[in-house]
Amino acid sequence: MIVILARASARYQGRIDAELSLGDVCILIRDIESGGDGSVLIHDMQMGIPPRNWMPAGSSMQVTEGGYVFEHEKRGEKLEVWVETIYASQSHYSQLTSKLAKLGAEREFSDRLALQVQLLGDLVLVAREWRTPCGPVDLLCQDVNECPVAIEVKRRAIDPNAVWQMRRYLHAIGEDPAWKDQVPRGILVAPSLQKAAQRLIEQFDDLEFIRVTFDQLKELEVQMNDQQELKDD
Amino acid sequence: MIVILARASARYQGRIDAELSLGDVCILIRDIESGGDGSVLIHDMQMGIPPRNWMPAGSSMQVTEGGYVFEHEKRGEKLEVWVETIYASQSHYSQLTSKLAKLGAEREFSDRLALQVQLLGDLVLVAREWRTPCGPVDLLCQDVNECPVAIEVKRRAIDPNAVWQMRRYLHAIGEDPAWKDQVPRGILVAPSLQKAAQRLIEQFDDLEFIRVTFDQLKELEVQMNDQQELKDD
DNA sequence: CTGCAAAGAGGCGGC
DNA sequence: GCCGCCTTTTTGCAG
Repeated sequence: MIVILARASARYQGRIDAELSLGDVCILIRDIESGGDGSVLIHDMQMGIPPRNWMPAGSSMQVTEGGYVFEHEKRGEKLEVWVETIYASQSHYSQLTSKLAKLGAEREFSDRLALQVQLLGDLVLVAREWRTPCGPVDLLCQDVNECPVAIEVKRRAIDPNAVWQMRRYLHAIGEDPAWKDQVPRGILVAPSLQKAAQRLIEQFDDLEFIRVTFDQLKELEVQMNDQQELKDD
Repeated sequence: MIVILARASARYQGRIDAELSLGDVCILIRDIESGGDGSVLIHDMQMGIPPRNWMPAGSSMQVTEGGYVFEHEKRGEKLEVWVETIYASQSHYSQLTSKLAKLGAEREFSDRLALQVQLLGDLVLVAREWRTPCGPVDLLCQDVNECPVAIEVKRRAIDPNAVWQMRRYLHAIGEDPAWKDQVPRGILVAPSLQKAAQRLIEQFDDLEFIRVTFDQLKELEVQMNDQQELKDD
């Protein structure tokens, strides 16, 4: 990887046209020669999580008199960089890529809830990621009347889109011969609920929102483990 | 800004828990002392547009024996970095932040189309961002029969979601007393169309897809300017 | 300030 | 490869 601290300007042409005016930036070049994938990032030195400009993996690099040109012909993208002043420059051949382990993303949220659907009522888990023609339902359950209950889990607030999505799921389940004559209903599970989504849910009596935070789930797992230990004794 | 090329590992705790195993990374520290906003980025040296870990603006920095600890108490986030080997390190006080000008994002796509709705048929523009109870319609037009035509513009491919969204718009317009007895229809405009979305559109005879690329719009603007010049002569 | 949708979104998994 | 969906999304813009 080559790192350059510089006063520079840039122009990107590809999916849009963008012009970056002269300023202090940090340019990261993941050139193939130094073990990189050919991607490029231009970060502002002062602020901003996302890069101001970038190029995808597989870009070619060309050094010009005034700076650099990066191109990705297959994707029709090009990034020109004009360097006015170089403050510092370093490069290093990278040999070890780290691995990132995440806990608490939506997948785990859903995993934990799958183990504890009884939290949401008298339910039994039937399937995870149950495929309908209009997309997969996170959790499909059955209630005491053996009616299907679709559960959509979100790590963030439920928005109106999620509610409409649920309606399509319910419609698809209603059409499915596997659930003939069983009236489906839906439960939206999340730490919070957008107001517009709440109004929407209230309009349908087969929909329900249940507030569950990740901390609550973690808490419950501890309790379950405790109970298990009591049993074991 | 401080830039460090190093072999390091990290742990983030906040919105999730994340562990970054030992590897070659580029650490960007936008410390206040050197003109930064207090944000931190850890980029892999080999690959990946998004950073592996990061901290938002306003984080505090503490140098420890083995590395760094960044904290954002108000947001309850913390990033610990353990540095095993430093390959290179640089810092620079940033004084000039660049400005980024973008052309061709969805807003501009819609802007240009608003000037040329006749492209899509015998239409007259009535309103932009017309508010319905279920969200704003990009462009609302009238056809020769004075019937409302909702236009949804996407810079990327139309997906089934966009089609369902359009159906909700049409329903809302149909309910609106302002358009009493006028039957609405919808046009989805984009450079391309997903297959599932296409099947969906074919099921409704009040929906239509029109392919328009950004290049076509740019082209058309040039032509319009030419015609204007001819008139001026 | 809050809510909401776009982003040059990227990235991952499923089919 | 297309498609669907999550992201520590971030960011910008409206009400």
